[in-house]
Amino acid sequence: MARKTGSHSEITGPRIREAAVRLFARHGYAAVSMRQIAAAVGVQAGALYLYTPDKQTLLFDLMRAHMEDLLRAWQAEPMRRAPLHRLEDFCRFHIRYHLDRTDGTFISYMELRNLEPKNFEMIGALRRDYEAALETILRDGVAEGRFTLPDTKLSTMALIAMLTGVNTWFRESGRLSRERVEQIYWDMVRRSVGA
Amino acid sequence: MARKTGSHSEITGPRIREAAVRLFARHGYAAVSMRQIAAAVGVQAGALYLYTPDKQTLLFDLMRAHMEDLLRAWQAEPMRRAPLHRLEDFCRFHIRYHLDRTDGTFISYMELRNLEPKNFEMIGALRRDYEAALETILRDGVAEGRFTLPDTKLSTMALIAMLTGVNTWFRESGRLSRERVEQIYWDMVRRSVGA
DNA sequence: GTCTATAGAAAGATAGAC
DNA sequence: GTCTATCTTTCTATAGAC
Repeated sequence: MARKTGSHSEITGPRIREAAVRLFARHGYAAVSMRQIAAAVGVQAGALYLYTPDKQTLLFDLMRAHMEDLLRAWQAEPMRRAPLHRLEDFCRFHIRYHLDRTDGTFISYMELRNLEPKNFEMIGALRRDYEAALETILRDGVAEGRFTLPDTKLSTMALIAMLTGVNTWFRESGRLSRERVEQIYWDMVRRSVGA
Repeated sequence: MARKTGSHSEITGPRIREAAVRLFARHGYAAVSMRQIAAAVGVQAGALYLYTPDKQTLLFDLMRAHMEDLLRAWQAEPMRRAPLHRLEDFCRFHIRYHLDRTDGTFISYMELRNLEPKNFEMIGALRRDYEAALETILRDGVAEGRFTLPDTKLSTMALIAMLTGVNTWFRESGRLSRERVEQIYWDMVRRSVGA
């Protein structure tokens, strides 16, 4: 398996994506240059174009990967039957997953406006799929008389905003443990739906 | 009141700020050039520098104005005594105010990372002042035995995130009226604090 | 697969005429 | 107060050597 000197295709690709996620999250897509990403990886700017046709595609691929991973991870969770249990699972899953991917989450919320229209629409569709997962739980709960919600669509948006907000303030070294944070958010969510 | 041809200081300043708010909200600070702002106002790029020393200061001034207006507007609201009433007033005020200033709100949340450290700290302090207004209400409510919240700081962040999220989906032409949206959010908030 | 070098466009900011 | 013109830097993306 001899390989030419300086040939690192299997590791450079992932490293470019990791560096781009971190830098885009920290400074914003428009504020980060291809040179900065290359420098973080340890290659020259031109080498990036072996892995992405352009900067816009790099952003889009990162956002799509984030959303697809999120959907896959939720679908892989064991699914309990009762709406109240499913709502609890969703809350805890959402908090855990997003705290584990702060940079990817940040980009997926902040950089939508930097996507070209076609790419914007594709990411929007993935996001709506995820929101639909929560709304289905809420609708089932209302149908079974467990939740009291006059508008499940509004409540879906309200709850996702509340839960995702954990990323703006939570620090691993802070006062509250993850488990405690999960528990308190879940208590608020449970009460907010009238359960 | 004769005035030299092409002299419009009283109106150009505000128009620059309005155009900058709109463009920064739409495309992001880093993605908007001074030339674009100038074009939106109908002047040449160089003329902008009569009104701001540089682009960073323009962003900072917009964000500071947004936060100071927000704080002033809340302080100008009549203050009822009971924590439950004050919480309702805060919720309705927050939703109304932010729906009236979608662009300014967007910038104040999204462009923090584009502020230089000193400016970042100043905007952060204003934001913490606003959060403290809500947390005081929650603490008073807990102290009087009206609310059940194990951590008022966490709940403050959770509620503000939930309420501000209205900006991401609400459309004036949509299914729900502002009054209806206010009411449903308030119902969820009321129940979430255990009142 | 990565490098150096660079083409070509666009950015922030300033100088001086009017 | 605004414009034209421009300085200087930086950007994305590509070409060709190794």
